[in-house]
Formats: sequence, structure tokens, C-alpha cells
Amino acid sequence: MVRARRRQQVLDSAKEVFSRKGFHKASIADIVQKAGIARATFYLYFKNKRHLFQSLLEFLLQELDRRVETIKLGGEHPPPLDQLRVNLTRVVTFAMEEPQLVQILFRSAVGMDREFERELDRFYERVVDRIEGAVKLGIDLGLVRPGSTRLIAYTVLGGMKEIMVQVASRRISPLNAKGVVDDLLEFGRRGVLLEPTER
Amino acid sequence: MVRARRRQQVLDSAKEVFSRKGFHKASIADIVQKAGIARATFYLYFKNKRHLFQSLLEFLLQELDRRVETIKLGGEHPPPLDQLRVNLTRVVTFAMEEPQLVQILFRSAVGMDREFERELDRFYERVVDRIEGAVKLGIDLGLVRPGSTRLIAYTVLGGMKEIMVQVASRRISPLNAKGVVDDLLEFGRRGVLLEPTER
Amino acid sequence: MVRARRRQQVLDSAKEVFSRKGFHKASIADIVQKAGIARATFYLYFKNKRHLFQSLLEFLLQELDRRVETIKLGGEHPPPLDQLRVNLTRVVTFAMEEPQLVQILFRSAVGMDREFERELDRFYERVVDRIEGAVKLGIDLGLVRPGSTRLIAYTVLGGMKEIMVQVASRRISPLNAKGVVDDLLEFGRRGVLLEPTER
Amino acid sequence: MVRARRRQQVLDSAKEVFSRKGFHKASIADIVQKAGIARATFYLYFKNKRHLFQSLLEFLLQELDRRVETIKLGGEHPPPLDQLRVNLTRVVTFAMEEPQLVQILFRSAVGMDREFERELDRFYERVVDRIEGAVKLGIDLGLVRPGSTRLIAYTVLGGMKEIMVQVASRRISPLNAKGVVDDLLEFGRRGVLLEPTER
DNA sequence: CATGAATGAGGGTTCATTCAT
DNA sequence: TATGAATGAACCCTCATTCAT
Repeated sequence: MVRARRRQQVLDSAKEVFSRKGFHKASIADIVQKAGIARATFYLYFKNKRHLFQSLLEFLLQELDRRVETIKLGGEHPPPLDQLRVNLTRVVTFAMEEPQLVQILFRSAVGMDREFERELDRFYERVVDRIEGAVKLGIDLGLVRPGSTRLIAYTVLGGMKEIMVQVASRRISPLNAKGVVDDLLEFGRRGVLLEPTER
Repeated sequence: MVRARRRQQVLDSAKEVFSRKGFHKASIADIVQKAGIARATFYLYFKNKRHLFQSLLEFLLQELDRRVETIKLGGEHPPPLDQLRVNLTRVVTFAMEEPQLVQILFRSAVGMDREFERELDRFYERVVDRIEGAVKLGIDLGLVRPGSTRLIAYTVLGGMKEIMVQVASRRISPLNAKGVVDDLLEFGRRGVLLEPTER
Repeated sequence: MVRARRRQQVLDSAKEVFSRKGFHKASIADIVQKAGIARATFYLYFKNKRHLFQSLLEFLLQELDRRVETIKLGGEHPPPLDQLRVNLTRVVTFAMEEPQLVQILFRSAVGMDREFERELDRFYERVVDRIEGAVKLGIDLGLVRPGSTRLIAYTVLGGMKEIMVQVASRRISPLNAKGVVDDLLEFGRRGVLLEPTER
Repeated sequence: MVRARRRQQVLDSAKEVFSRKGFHKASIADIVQKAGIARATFYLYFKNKRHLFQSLLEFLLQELDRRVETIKLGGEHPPPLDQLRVNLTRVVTFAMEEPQLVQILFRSAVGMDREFERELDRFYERVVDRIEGAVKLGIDLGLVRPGSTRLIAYTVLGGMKEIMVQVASRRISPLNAKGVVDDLLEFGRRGVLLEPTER
């Protein structure tokens, strides 16, 4: 499918340009120039600038989604904590490997539009729901202390976002995703306090 | 000083418009119309659109800064945990009372410009430094478990940002800031796990 | 008359600003700032920017006019050539002493407006008439070769304009106006050719 | 090259509008309207208003330059006086045929800008150099009376400018350029005085 | 008389999108 | 399909001038 390849070529250029300049400052001229096609050709593949951005964003959200699996119980599955660890590792790895997409998600896609905002909100609400679900599961299993599950879920979401941004911008040197994830998990599980037994 | 009042009037209009439309979609026309002044009058008080936004942002960052005090040790001061609680409460309260400014900070000011980005980054780095400082202090006092202080600081920052956004957008009903803060503190201190003694 | 002095003060500032920036680029703000008065005060002394410029120009043309006297015949007057020499000297001296006014006349006042153009044209026509009159007088007196008096008058006018510009801009070093005038007169009278008797 | 034609079409409109209104009063709207194109189309061919004017001016100066050839000595060339006559004729003819360009040169381009001024000055200096060169050549050949060659060159330049303006504005009816040129040459060579032999 | 504040008209430029080939 | 050329809507900003004190 040559058409699909052309389209992908535009998406790649757009990824670079949007991540560097943001949505508003990125011009169609920038993108087509980088893609090496003519201005009008662009509109054969995307209805307009908005649509292009939306495609990019949808791809990005799917990729993120694809990397996280709902935690399942049962003897045939690994322990929940291990499943959680795998999920987190995949997300941090994604941020390491696709810094431009992360930039787009957390910079360019923010504050764009009422409609985009809704779409992002829907996505994040889903994420928060999953986080909250996991917390509730822990409570049911007697592993987690009962409490404000929603509030905790939002806090965890925020923490994850920030970590992704910092990893993508290399302010957290992501030599190994594993170390980052272990520390995060430990923080989330036990907080910062010294254990009473340790005191 | 009537001049200061006029200026404030423009700032107020700008606050509303920027928080609703974002920087790029907000036009000078919108702002002056809301302020009830003529187009050219605007330029008597602000050099240009960018400058106006910057003023708003600087005010906002100062306000935020003003609400957080560095934790101090010594008998004449309240216990560190209480000082922390006060700081958090002030920030959450700010998010409740000034949702528009929070929207501007977390939506409009994001992904605007290399220069703005740098200014925001500087601010957040300062915040992260303070958080990390507090964590290190806890370690020194033998209250906090040693660990990846920087990573934890980023995570806490992210969590706080998200809470502010959700409070400002009323998705976390902020009936009482106190409850939110207590739960946050508890989560940060002890994590989600049941205490060994509780298990 | 304090009013007249205020007015003059504005005119002086305007002279400097107009000569430096030209009419269009000179702003009222520039002029009042230099004059040390408030914006609105300006309009107490001049109806508008155009009027101010016109005043300046009229003064300038009068000054120029004042320096040139019509050549008169008769025993009680100096020889025509001497009268001419005096006129020329006065004009060149004026260019030396008032370079800003010359700049205004030949730069700022040019290409401004249909109406200004007409006013300048009228002035120059009068000058050309006088030059042509002098030439015709010379013919009548048997001193000057008959010929295209109008064409010659225009050429002389152009020559004089250029000399004024160059003197004012110091490209012709005007150590002594007398030397310049003598050379000019000689050129106008005998041209560049060697006299037959000299050949 | 259709692009070149479009560009020329804009230049033609600009020539008319600039010559009628001057640089500052001419608006892009005027020009595109006359050219029958859309506002934005203009910017496909010229970076901005200034650039358009500069293009026009450069073309004009080149045209003028193209019409004047440096006087060459030697048996294979016509006598210097004839070469001079040809040059003058070409210039006067140009003024007759392109009155709008002459208006632009002597009205619109005057007092525009420090940068334009420098460009014009450079051009005129070159012209003056050539005139002075011709005069010096005459001196070397024993045809021209030694004297203030620079001063004379400026005067001649001024005379030529004025003649061009008057011819372009039809105040000197240019029925035949030849007559004008002959009279000019005669004036420049012999001045206005009756030859001693004629007296 | 003097002024600081206010204004509306207007201009240049950009840019996403469409047309014609 | 691919494209170069064209477009109109929109926006920021300036400035001479007037108002209210």
C-alpha cells in the first residue's frame, strides 16, 4: 500500500515538527517541507491540520494503551505486583524511546481546544479508572490500606505523567528503566517513612 | 494609583479569556472587549500580547511561591509535618479559589514557546529542589527512608500538579481542602500498603 | 509673548526630528518628547502634524526668499554680476548654517503630498522665473547669448539645489562660501570650455 | 516563465501606485487591487512592501546605468562630444518615456530611509565620479578649462536631475530630446556669456 | 494653559486551505 | 495522484488626534 506509506511519511514529519514547535507554531509549510511533498498533496492524506494532529495523538494514545495490561488474578497469571511492574516498565521505556511523542502528548496537545481536551480527559479518566481499580483490588485482597482511592489514583497519574516528561526530556537519566520503576513502586507502596520496624 | 487599577482590569479580563481560550486562540479583541476598553488602550498598559501573558504568569508563580514556606527546624517552629501540611493546604486552597489561574498555568502556558518553557522549567526546578530538600531533611532526621530523592521529588511534583488541576476543574470536589491534604500526606508518607502491624 | 516662545520651542524640536527621520517616520511622540511638553499640548499650538510641517516649510521658504534680492539696474546699484554674487553667497551660507532646514526642504518635503508638492512647485517656479528673468536681462544688456532661457533656468535651479544639498551634508567642504560661489559663477558664465583665446 | 510575468505585473502596478501616492501613502491594498490579485498573492512574489520598492528602484537605477556609456578615446570611437551627446539623449529620452519611474526616483525614493538613502547616495556618487572623470578627461585633452571639477560635477548632476524631473512632468515639453540635449550641452560648454568675439 | 488617558481607523503580514492543471 | 499558484480571513500593532480634568 503506497498510500499508507505516504501517509506515514507525513506523520513522521509532523511528529518531529509538532514536538519541536508545538501545534500552533508548526505550520503546514514546515511539515510538507520536511516530508518533501507539495503543499496541496498534504490535503490528499489529511483533511486539515487538526486532523493530522488528531491522528498523531490517537496513534500515541493507542501505543500507550497497548503497553498497559489490566491486572488479572488467578494462578495462571503472575503476581499482581509483577504485572504492575511490567506495565510501569513498558510505559517508562516508551517515554525513553519516543520522547517526541511524549513531548507532543504533554506539551503540544495541552490547552489546544475544547474538543481535544475532552478526548485527552477521556483517556486520562480511563487511566485513572484502571489505577483506581488496581488500588481497590489491593484493598479487596487485603494488601492495601483502605482510603481515598480516587485521590490516590489522580496522584499516581500525575506522578507518572511527570516521570514520563522528565524521562523523555532526559532530566531523569533513564539508564535503566528497571531502577526507576522499582523506586517508583517502592515509593507508591510504602511512602517515604521509615518502617516502624526500621525505626 | 488609577493606572494600576486599569492595568488590573486588563489582567482580570485576560485571566478569564486566556483560561477559556488558551494563548493562541485568545485575541486582543477578545480581551479588550471584555475589559470594555479600546484596542489601542491595551497597548498603554502592556507592550504586547506576550507581555501581558508573561505578567499574568509571573503574578501566578509569585502567588504560588508566596503560599509555600520553607520548612524550618527548631523548637520555636511547629513540627515539620505540620509545616508541610500548612503548605499543602495553602496550595490546594489556591487551586480551589483561583481555578482560572491554574488552568492558565497548566494548559495555556504549556507548549507556548521556548522562552516560556524555560521560565516554567526554572520555576518547577525550584519547586522540585524544595521537595527534594524536605525529603533529605527527613532522611537526616531519621524519619524518612533513604532512597532516590530526586525521583521521588519529581513524582511528588507531578502528583501535586495533577491534584491542582483536578481540584481546579472540580473533578475532585474540594469541599474541604483539609481532607484532601490529609489523604495526600498519608499517601506520601506511608504509601498504599497495609502496615505490617495491620496485616 | 510666552505663547510665541512655546511655539518656537516646538518648531525647533520638529526641525531636528523631521530632518533626522523624515515626515512620515517622525511621530508626534518624538517631537513632544524632545520639546518636553505633553502630547495634547502640542495641539494647542498646531492644528495637526501637517500644519506643523507646513509652518516649518513656510518659514524655511521665506528665509530662503529673504536672502535673495531681485537684481536691479541703474547707477545707484552695484553691477548685476555683483548682485548675483551676493545672492548666491547668501544661499550657500544659508545651506552651511542651517543644514537641517535644507535636509527638510530636499528630503522630508519631497514626495509628501499633492498639496505640498504644489506649494513647493509654486516656490520653485518663482525661483525659476527669477533666474530666467536675470538671464533675459543679460540678453537685453547684450551680455548673454540668446538661447533657451527656460531650460537654462531649470538647469541652474537644479545645480543650485544640488550644491545646497551637498554643502548641507558637508560633502562639499564649505570652508569658504566665497570660493564655491566664484567657481559656480564662472562655470555658469563661461561653461567648461577653454576660451578660444586661451586655446 | 509565468512566474516572471506575474512578478512584472505586480511591479507595473507598483510603479503606477508608488509614483502617484509615494511610498508611505501607497498601501498594499492599492497595489494588489490594481494588479488584480489577492492580498496574500503579493507576498508570493515579494517579501514585503520595502522589498518591492527596492526591486523597483534597483531596476530603475540599472536602466539608467544601462543608458550611459563611459566615454572612450581612440580613433575607432566617435568624438567624445558625440558620445556625451548620445548619453545625454538617452537619459532625457528615458525621462520622457518613463515619467513614473522618474517620479519614483526623485519623489518617492527621497527621504525614505537611512538605508535607501545610502543606496541612492552610492548611485549618485558613481554618477558624479563619471561626470568628474569626463571633465578631467577634457582638461587632459586640453579642451576644458582647469577648475573645481568636483563642484562642477555636482552642479551638472543637479542640472541633469532637474531636467529629468521637468521633462518627466512635461513642464519642459520634450517634443524632441535632441533640442534639449543640444541646448544643455551648449550651456555646459560655453556658459551663458556672449563669446568675446561675438561681443 | 496643560496634561495623561483614551481612542478608532488603518496597515502590513501570516497561514490554512482550495483551485486549476 | 501530485502540484504550484492563489486566496481571504484574521490578527497584531501603530499613531495622529481628542477627551476630561
